[in-house]
Parts: sequence; structure tokens; C-alpha cells
Amino acid sequence: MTVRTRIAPSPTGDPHVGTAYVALFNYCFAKTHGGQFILRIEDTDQARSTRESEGAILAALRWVGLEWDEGPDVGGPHGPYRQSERSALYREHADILLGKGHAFRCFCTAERLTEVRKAQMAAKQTPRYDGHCLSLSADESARRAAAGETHVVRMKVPDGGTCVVHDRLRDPIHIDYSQVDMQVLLKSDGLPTYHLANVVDDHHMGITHVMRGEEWISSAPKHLLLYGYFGWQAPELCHLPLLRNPDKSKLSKRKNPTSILYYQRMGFLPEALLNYLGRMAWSMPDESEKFGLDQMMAHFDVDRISLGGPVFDVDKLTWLNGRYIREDLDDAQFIERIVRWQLNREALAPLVPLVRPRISTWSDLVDVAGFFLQGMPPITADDLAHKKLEPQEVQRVLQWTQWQLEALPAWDAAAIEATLRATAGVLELKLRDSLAPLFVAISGKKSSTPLFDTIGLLGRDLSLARLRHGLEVLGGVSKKQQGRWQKAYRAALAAQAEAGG
RNA sequence: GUCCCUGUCGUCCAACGGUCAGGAUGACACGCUUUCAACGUGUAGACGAGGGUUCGACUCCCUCCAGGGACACCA
Repeated sequence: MTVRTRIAPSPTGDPHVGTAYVALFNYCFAKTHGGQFILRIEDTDQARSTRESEGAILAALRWVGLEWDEGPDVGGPHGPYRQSERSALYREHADILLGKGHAFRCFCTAERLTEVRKAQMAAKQTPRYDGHCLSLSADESARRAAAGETHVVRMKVPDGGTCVVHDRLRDPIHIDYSQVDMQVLLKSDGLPTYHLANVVDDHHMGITHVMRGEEWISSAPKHLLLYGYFGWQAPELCHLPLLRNPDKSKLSKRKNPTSILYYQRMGFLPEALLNYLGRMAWSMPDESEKFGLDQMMAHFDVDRISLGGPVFDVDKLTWLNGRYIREDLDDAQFIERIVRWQLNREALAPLVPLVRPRISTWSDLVDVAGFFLQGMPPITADDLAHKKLEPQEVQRVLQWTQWQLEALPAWDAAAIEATLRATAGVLELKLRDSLAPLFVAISGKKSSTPLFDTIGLLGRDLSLARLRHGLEVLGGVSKKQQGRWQKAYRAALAAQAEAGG
């Protein structure tokens, strides 16, 4: 049997370092067993998936040095490798389950489900589907579906008993079926949920080993159940510990830069980033810290994966990156790399219209545009002081803007402008005043290139990191204060939504 | 709240019944250096707690505690 593993990212945002981390282990496992590594796009969430995101993810994985044997761009014998192009297959398989009595149609409204959930929460029970449509006769179910009544397909779950999940790295995990929800498999839009699509595809693509984040352990019984229902052999499971923020919570863009694009932009070398990810939860037998993909593969052993959730430590990554710059690049390569980084036509082109009006000599360039190349601008609390705003008001502007930008679906100057204007309105500040602290936090100076374009060019994670940095420079925001602001922020959002219809 | 996972220096990893618990990073100190880095040397710093099992437990078992994850027509 050929070992086949996969990475199955969902194209709903910037390429995540966690994706590269999981991909790396899948890659190493497959390759060290003479197998194949597949890339599949899980874009069944129509509302959030975009082609831009998909392209960025593929490019980012290639950038760190991972290549796949089969995927949406390179093809392969088990395609298509994009779930949105496989919907017929899922419907077919939902029908099989329906036919075998392992699944049922559910006509419940969203309102009813929320109500049930609310009641269960109030009664301190685990929120679960209550089985309302389970009792529908096959005839009635089929008739209502044929009549075009909107419905979903849910999987059935055994009344009693326990599911034993075998994980490559852990003792057998026992989960009672009473804990497993009757998961929706086919949404009312006819597209599958993760659980169905994942199982169907892993089977049809011949995936033998599923290495994925630990967050999936609790839904493993659903997947195992599905394999059983279809009469398929389940792949071996291996749940990797989750990358963490410094506060130990699951790595999130809310608290940390998580986008590979950010690390790219900050000037990390792809080989250093990949090396660092290989040090997360794993070590070389001789404990060496600096190693390339080839060396990692030469010594790879799944059983050397440790299970404590590793904190993604940018400081240590930075140290490692420094070693690569010092030890692995000769002068020519050094130059080539910085050119490839930001000192090239493609990266410079968008700066021209912003910079040209503001310089008289080339030597003005560093002053005007140097911050584009910078990490965190060297600012102090004094720099952020504003004659019309109290220090706390400044913090509030930074904090709100951070929240707004991190939730912004699209990332372009127009959307950013609209958001920042809205923020000023809600905070009842003149745009000019509310923008002042942002100029400083983003560019390091009171005035700079136009803010909206600048933020757009800097990218989401780098902009957010600078806002966070600004807040830190001001001494940080207390949990209590943050809570209060968050409440007001949510309320403002709700009001805005209502006003906007 | 329910279920599940995890628990070694602040952080990342070693040691898988017998070591003064090791390395790296970060911190600090000293050296080198015009400065800063880099580099070199050194210092502080951990087995979550309590019970067992054993001649002997970081390592095995139990209880507790702590952290994390999951509980969607998102993945």
C-alpha cells in the first residue's frame, strides 16, 4: 500500500503558518515512506471561500518549499482537487447514506434549532440536534424533498455505545456516541459540510494517513462512523498538537501574526520558517536546531512528535532566521535575496504614486518610504500623544481600528477607508483626529503617505502588528478596559448593521 | 456546562526505570570589539500537586489541579 497524505486548506483567508506546519509533517511522512503528498482545496463554504485566497495559499506553500504530487494546479488521477467541483460526488454519497438508512433529511428551521440549542444551554446540557426529523417516514421525507422543501441531510448516530479513536500518537481515545451530534452532511444549498466532503474525498483520493490538527479529535467519531457506513477502511489518524499564542491559546491572528505573507514581508527566509515549523513539536535525534527539509526527511520519525502545544515564538524564529542569513548566504545570494524580497520592480511599483509627490531627491526616499521596509517603527508613547485626544482615547482608536481591520473581509484601500471613516463616526471624532494616532502607529511618523493606501500595501498582519505595537508602547490595555471597549464595539457594530439594513 | 487532549527551565525541544535532569532561545554578567551586532565564556532558571508500584521514578498506575481544544447548514 502506498502511503498517501494530504493537506486540505480552506481558502478563506491569508495563508496560515499552521497550514504550512501541518503540511510539513504530512509531506515528511509521505515522502519518507515513499508515498505521495496531495493538496486539496476545501472550498465548500461558498460564502467565505475565494480564488484569491486559494492562489495565495498555494503560492505560500510553494514559497516555504513544499511541493505536492497532486493538486488543483498540477492535476492528478484523482481530481478534481477542489471540493466545489466535486459536489455531484457528495450528493451521490449522501443519497447512498439516505438509502442505507444511515442518514435522514431534516426540515427543521434555523429558528427552531437555535431555540432548541438555547433551551439545552439553559438546562446545562451539551447542545445537540434533538432528533426531531428522525421520526419522519421515508415516504414523507422523500415527498417533502421532492416538493422542493428546503432541508439538510444529517447523519445518524448510534443511540448508545462508545467510539474508540485510534490515534498514532496517543492511547486509544474513548468517546461516547451520546457526545456525538447528528451532524449535517449536506447543507440546504446542496453542498457538503467538511465532515462528509472530507471523508468522501480522503477515501476516493486514496489517503492512507490523516495528519491534522488536534482540534479535530472530537469530531473523529463522526468521520469513523461515516467510513463504517460506507463500508470503507478508515485511514490511520494522527492529530498534531496545535500551534499556540504566547498565552497558550490556539494561534490566532487576533493575538499574533499568523499569515505566511507577514513573515514573508518581514523578511524571513522560507527555509528558516520551514525549519522553525519543523522544530514545533518535533526534534532531530541529535537535537540539532538548524536543518533543511532534506535533513528533516532523512531523520523523520512520527513518533518523535511531542504532544504539548508549542508556543510559536517569533524571537526564536528570528534568531534562526539570522543564522540562515549569516551562515548560508554568500554576498551575491544575500543581494539576490533582498532584491527578491522587496527591492524589486513588482514590490516598488505600487509605492511610486504614493512617494513621487513627496520627494525632491532620491535621498528623501528613506525618510518618506523607509517604513515600508521596516518591521515595527521605533515609536514612543510621546510620539503617539495627540493635542486633542486623551491618551486613553488614542488607545481606544488603535484598539477599535485593530478590531475593525482584523474583521475586514476584503483588503483594499477603499474598504479600509470606509472602515476607518465609520470608526471615526462611531467614536464621534473628526476623521483627522482619529487618523492621527494611526499615522504614527503605522508609519512611525505624524505624517506619511496616504494612510488607506499605505495600510493596504502593508497588508493585514503587518498593519495589525503595528497597531498592536502602538498599544503596547502606550503601556497596553487592561483586560477590564478591553472588555468595556469590546462591549461598546459590539454594540456599535449591531447598531450599524441595523442602520445599514 | 459537557466531552476530549495535554502537562520538563519564561519559551522550543532532549532524557522513554538508575544522568549533578541535557541543549537551544530569551534574560543577566564578563570577554573580544571604535560602537552595535556577531562570536566566546559564565550565571540564574523546570520534572504541576499528592498518593501508590518499584531496590530505585521525570519516566508506570490512580486522584486532584492547571492549560488547551471541541460542542454550527465554518473548516
